[in-house]
Amino acid sequence: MSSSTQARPVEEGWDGGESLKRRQILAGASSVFMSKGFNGASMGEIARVAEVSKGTLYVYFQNKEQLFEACIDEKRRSFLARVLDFHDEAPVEDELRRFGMALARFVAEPEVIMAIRTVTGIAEQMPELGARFYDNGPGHSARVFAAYLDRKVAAGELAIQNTALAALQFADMCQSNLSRPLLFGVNLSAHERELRAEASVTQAVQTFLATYRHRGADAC
Amino acid sequence: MSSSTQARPVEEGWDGGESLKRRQILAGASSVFMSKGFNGASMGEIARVAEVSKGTLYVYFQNKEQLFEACIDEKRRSFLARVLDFHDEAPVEDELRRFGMALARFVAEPEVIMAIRTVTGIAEQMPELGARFYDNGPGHSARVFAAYLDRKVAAGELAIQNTALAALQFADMCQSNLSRPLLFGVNLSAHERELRAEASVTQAVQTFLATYRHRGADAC
Amino acid sequence: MSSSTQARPVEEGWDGGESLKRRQILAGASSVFMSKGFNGASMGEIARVAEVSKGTLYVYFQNKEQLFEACIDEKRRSFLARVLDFHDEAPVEDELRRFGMALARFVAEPEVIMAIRTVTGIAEQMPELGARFYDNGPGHSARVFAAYLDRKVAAGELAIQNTALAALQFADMCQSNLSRPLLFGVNLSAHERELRAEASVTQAVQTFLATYRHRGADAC
Amino acid sequence: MSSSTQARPVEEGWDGGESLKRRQILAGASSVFMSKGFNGASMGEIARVAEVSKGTLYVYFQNKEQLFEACIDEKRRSFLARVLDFHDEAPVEDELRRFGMALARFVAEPEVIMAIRTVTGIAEQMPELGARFYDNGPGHSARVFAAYLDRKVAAGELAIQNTALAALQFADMCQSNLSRPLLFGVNLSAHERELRAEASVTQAVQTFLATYRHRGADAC
DNA sequence: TATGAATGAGACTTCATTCAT
DNA sequence: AATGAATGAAGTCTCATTCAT
Repeated sequence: MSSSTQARPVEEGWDGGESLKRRQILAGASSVFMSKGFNGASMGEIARVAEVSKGTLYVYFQNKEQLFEACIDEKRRSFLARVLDFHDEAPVEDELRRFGMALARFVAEPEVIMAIRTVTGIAEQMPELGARFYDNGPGHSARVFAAYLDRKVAAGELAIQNTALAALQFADMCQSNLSRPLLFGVNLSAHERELRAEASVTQAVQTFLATYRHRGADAC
Repeated sequence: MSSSTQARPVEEGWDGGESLKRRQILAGASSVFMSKGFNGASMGEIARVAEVSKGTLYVYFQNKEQLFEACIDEKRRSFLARVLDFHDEAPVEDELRRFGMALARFVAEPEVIMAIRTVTGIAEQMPELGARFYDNGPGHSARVFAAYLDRKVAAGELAIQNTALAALQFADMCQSNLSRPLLFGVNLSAHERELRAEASVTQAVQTFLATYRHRGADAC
Repeated sequence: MSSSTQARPVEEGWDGGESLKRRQILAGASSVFMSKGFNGASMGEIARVAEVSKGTLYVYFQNKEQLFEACIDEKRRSFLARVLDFHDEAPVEDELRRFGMALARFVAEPEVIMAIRTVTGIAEQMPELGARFYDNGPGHSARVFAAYLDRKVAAGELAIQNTALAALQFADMCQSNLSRPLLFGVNLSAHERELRAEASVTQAVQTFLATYRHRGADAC
Repeated sequence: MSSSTQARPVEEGWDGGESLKRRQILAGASSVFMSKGFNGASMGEIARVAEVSKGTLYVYFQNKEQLFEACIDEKRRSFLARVLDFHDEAPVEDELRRFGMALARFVAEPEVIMAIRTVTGIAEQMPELGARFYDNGPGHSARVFAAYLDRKVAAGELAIQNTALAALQFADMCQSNLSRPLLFGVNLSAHERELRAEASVTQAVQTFLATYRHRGADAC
């Protein structure tokens, strides 16, 4: 309870995990949480995997939940930068396809599947964590993509009223035939995953452009 | 081997939960599993909620996993019959909208959200259960919807090459803006949920028809 | 508690197990107790093996301990009549050998080993039962054998001061190299068991006669 | 795999019970196992008697069986060193009597009786443990004694063909009138035990020498 | 007489957490 | 800062026993 007898990292806002030990712990904990889920993971196993003592875990994190939050935050951060750089100069169709394929492949990664399972799995117990994850993960992606669409609308290449919705639906068309079954544990081979990605994205692009391409009809 | 020693339900194939106690247990267990997840739920709490003794739980179900499976099966069954009766004589647009709205509202139900969380949450531990759930739930829905589309294609009202994919993508467009955030714990008011359903389905129908309505292309 | 509402067999002294059900139960219970020990046996398994309901067990026996006692009594009785008919007219050496071999083979029977294990295993909890079993089993055998020796002493064929002790020690020499290891779980093939019986008994007879045969020494 | 997470004793090969807690646990566990048998003993009672928490039990021993094994091993070790130092220079008769009395008194000790009961009681469940106990306990004693006899045979003091068998039978003659009834729970006063030991050993020595003393026969 | 549904105490074991060093 | 020994509450599951029918 007193702040003078405890180790520093817990008390201060040392978010920028400088310490080597902290890194070790986060790496080990992530690996265990991702493979066993929150409840299935035990602090003992995390300590073993991270190669620190159980006591040390509690020097850096107040309890299991906070350790979990820190892991998820880290995952989220690492997810962000990928996928999301749009090239405005490229043809829309190419860019849609590139984004769609990147997204489809991304959500099919075992690590991503596990992260989603883990977070949704305790969303009831820790809803703010889940909401934050959604907002900064899928939500953020959708907003960045929507902004790209906005620019294309402004450029007269697309005709979309609700770009936020269009972005979301395009993303869903690209990924759902992969993400959903994988989340439920359906076993898909790498080949099968690639096939599904290809088919979903191709059709999604076609559908998207059939709907939103400016003068999509007057091209005839 | 003999049927005379233990309680009947475990020994015989009493799947149709006739017994009152069995119903009680399933009701209590569903409630606890849905709110705490598989690992978070304890047999003790289930017994307390179901108002039976812990021992009785094991008279009716061999272990926690089998009790969980029974709960999920029940949920799944109740999910099936809804949503899925297509009226071939109605206009396609109306029918798409009806199906889309039913689906969107359905996946937004707290009970459904919780069931999905629970099942995906232990898909790593029990992948066959998850896969079965997917196949008989979302998978089944998609197949029934695809069959409807097939009939419409045959009737010359729609022009779709891959109806299975089209079905899936339509369904995803209808539900994802609801299902996904809700799964992650984002809090949406009833009003907000209805608004999103309306917007998603409306746009999904429009997109779908823009892409697949016969004469969509041959008007050129 | 009241005697009018309970079933008869428990209340009265119906020891002569007339009832078919009682026999069934004893047979099943013996088999389970012998293979699992007192604590390892469960009333549920006994009921299953005996093909009666668990409730019926408690109609015939007040509780697990009494059922066990009844089983042991039965075993004991069946053990008695074997082995123990001595033929006074036969040569002593032949008769010692016959008795010794019968005893050695008897104690090597799996059923006997198990009975001994079971009874000694709970002798701490139920010492009277164990003592009774000893007295009516090994004790009784030793007394009958000692009586035979008494007759031979009276007939002038043997010279023994303490026939009770001589009887006991002869019996021990015959059986210990079999009984003891088997009790501890040492695995002996049928062939090995027979070899040991043969060697032990042969040597025991020789030792016994070298010590106790009248004129054993004055033959010189 | 790493040694830093769990308590040391379980991970490392700390067989030599250095730790105080380990000693405490073994003492408590021995006492409970010896008085209740393996199945009758509960980890809760062991923890209470040992004055440690239940959790601590599992820090030092992986499970109940391993704790039991450790107790038995300890007992066995303590058994070995006693009784078994033979003085080749002493007269055979004196040495036989000394060994016989030591053995008889040893097997009459309550602790020894209980250890034997406990081990034979679960020999069905854990036969290797029982066999090991037999081999290192009674078996070892018999072998050491037989080696002594071998030396006496070599010295021309005894004439024995099968010293292993002779050793076993001598030991049995000394102890069986004590060990067997005590195992079954027959209650013998200290005085009675001493009387039996005296009588059994005296007679055993006499019998042994009558049979095996060199010149026993050639005196004729 | 015979049953089988129901119970609740208690079994073994795990694990998040604390604390002295 | 780091450890590891120690804890006790809580987990799943078993089982002897009771009771209404």
